[in-house]
Amino acid sequence: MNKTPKITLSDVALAADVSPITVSRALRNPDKVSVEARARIDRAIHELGYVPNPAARALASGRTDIIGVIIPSVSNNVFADVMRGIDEGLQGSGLGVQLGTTRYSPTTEEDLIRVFLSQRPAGLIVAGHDQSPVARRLLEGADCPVVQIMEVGPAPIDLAVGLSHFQGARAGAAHLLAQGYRAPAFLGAQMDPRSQRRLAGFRACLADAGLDDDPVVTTPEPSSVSLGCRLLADLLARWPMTDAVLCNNDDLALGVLFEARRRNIRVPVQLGICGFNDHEMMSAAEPPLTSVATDRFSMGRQAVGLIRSRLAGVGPDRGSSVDLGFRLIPRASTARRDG
Amino acid sequence: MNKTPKITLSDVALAADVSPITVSRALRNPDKVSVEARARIDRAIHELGYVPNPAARALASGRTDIIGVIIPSVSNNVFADVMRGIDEGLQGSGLGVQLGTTRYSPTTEEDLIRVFLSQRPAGLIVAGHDQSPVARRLLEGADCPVVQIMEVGPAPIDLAVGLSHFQGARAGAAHLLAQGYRAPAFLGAQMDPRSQRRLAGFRACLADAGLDDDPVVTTPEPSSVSLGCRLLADLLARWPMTDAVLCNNDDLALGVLFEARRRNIRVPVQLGICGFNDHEMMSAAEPPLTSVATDRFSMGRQAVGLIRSRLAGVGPDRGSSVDLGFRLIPRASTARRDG
DNA sequence: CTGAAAGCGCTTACAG
DNA sequence: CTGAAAGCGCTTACAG
Repeated sequence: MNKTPKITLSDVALAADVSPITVSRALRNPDKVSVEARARIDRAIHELGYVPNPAARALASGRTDIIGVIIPSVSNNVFADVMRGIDEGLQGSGLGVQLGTTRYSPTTEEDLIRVFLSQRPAGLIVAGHDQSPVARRLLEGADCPVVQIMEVGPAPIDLAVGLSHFQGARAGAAHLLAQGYRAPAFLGAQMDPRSQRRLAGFRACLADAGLDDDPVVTTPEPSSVSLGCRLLADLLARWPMTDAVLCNNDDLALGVLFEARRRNIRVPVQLGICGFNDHEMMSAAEPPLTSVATDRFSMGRQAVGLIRSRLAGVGPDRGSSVDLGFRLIPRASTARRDG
Repeated sequence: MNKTPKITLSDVALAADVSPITVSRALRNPDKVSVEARARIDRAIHELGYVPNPAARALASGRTDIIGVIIPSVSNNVFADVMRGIDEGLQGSGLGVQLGTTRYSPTTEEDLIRVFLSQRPAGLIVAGHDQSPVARRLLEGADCPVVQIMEVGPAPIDLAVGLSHFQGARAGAAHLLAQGYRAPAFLGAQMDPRSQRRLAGFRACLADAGLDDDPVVTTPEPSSVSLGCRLLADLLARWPMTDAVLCNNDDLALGVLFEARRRNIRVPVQLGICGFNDHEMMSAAEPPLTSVATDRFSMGRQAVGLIRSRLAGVGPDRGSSVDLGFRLIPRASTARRDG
């Protein structure tokens, strides 16, 4: 708790024998300063160990170099990958990340948006398309790029990058039917809007196939592998004829695999398993687990990319959205022999 | 990209018929303002929709409400839990989090520390005790609380909360020997300083037991379940007599379990498996996997707690550290029948 | 309990 | 290519 040299831009200007404005310019638009001046300034900065004061910069310019990221939860695996993509996308930009978690509460989200906006961020990344009307209005009025991630929707606030969870789940369900399973069920945890749309996709597929049973077990609890075990137990208690499960996510699918083994249910013959997201572990499992692959890393990186493009003045237009799609990765867990 | 009402503290003062200083005070020390004035101010704030400008506050006070968190990587499971703890600890504090990742590079860490420090953070949380001399000097000179997390060490820069990875791994290895395994090996990925100390703990245990073989397979690669599969394959190719593995972390342990099953190696009879951290999935696996439990959530929460105490002036002394310890959780994966 | 003065360290136009 | 002036919106002492 001691020394703070407190070297300011004026100190640098003095040492470099130029005015403060020129130092400021050398820092932000180096090519608008003569090479000689720049050399002296650079040397002074180095010798004095000058570091700009971001608060002063922000106050004067009405702009910070911070991107605000608002997600429901940091413990969700999916967001870890997204954060990695964001981090990657930020490399070399001089931008930083401030993180806020809504805990799935709309009012907390509104508060966070208000606080973040008050800091005049360089950009904002928010999860999903289900903001409250108040939150949406705040974001519409934001004077910085706003990117909605995770999914694509009909009316992005500004920019969006994600995928259709409805279509992804529908493809997963269709795969189960194509493999010869006749009584697929849906297992879901943490039923946020994306999960709801996955469930809707599952149901749409079953309806198309003329199946009118609705074997669905969901819980608002956070997802986990153990929960996958329990949900399978619940499911089998209520729908003993189930021969396949489409899981809301990969944790659940792994839990289902373990629970099946514990009960001597043979995968994929007696039970087919399909996850969602295609986490790295899915291919390593024994048997390897089928999943609907999503590209969370790209989602984060492209979200930052959109913001950087906008800041650089090279588009993209308001209303643009990037659909990253999904890929069904069939593996042994749904390779039914008698399909 | 439009409207910005730009309500300032002066606008509020005008509306509430007090001076700006009084509004400022009402915001930070409400009890130092008369109830009447406070009521008028609160109403004005509400009606005008005033939100303080953090940059102006920071510039004037030389202090922000941001805690800087510097970790090696966001994709590491372990840090997700820590972040959740940090997030939890922040509730109701009015503090925010800015995140920086070093990617295991000492110079990147130095740069991040410099940048974060320039923002005059309310506190700083950094991972580990192995900062470069430059980084250490910067942190020692910081005029805010600094907490080193993940492990406890001999000489904390300021505050520390973590555990001894050496002792944790030693306990894991001792457990394997106690269960009757005679040829335990060590599998490690992402060999950062904590992992190195785990390996040292493993070796110390084997040396104590008079075993002088050194069956160790490590890689600098990031950890993953698939990597666990590959490392087991490497290990068995080089030390076919191995009858147990202590894994650097739980991902690896899960990979080992899958690979063992693929090779028809029976767990725990032919191969004992022990992980590190005790991720939730360990208890759900089939068979359930033994692990050395660490409390990452508390680590994050307590790190924030230490900072908040210090800020509140009830502070823990410089040099304090909190050892959260570890617990060996024995499960079926090391329950050798013929032990 | 309340306020007048000064200043935090930058950047924004505007000239030249 | 360079600079003088003004100001961003708060808070810090210091009085009273």
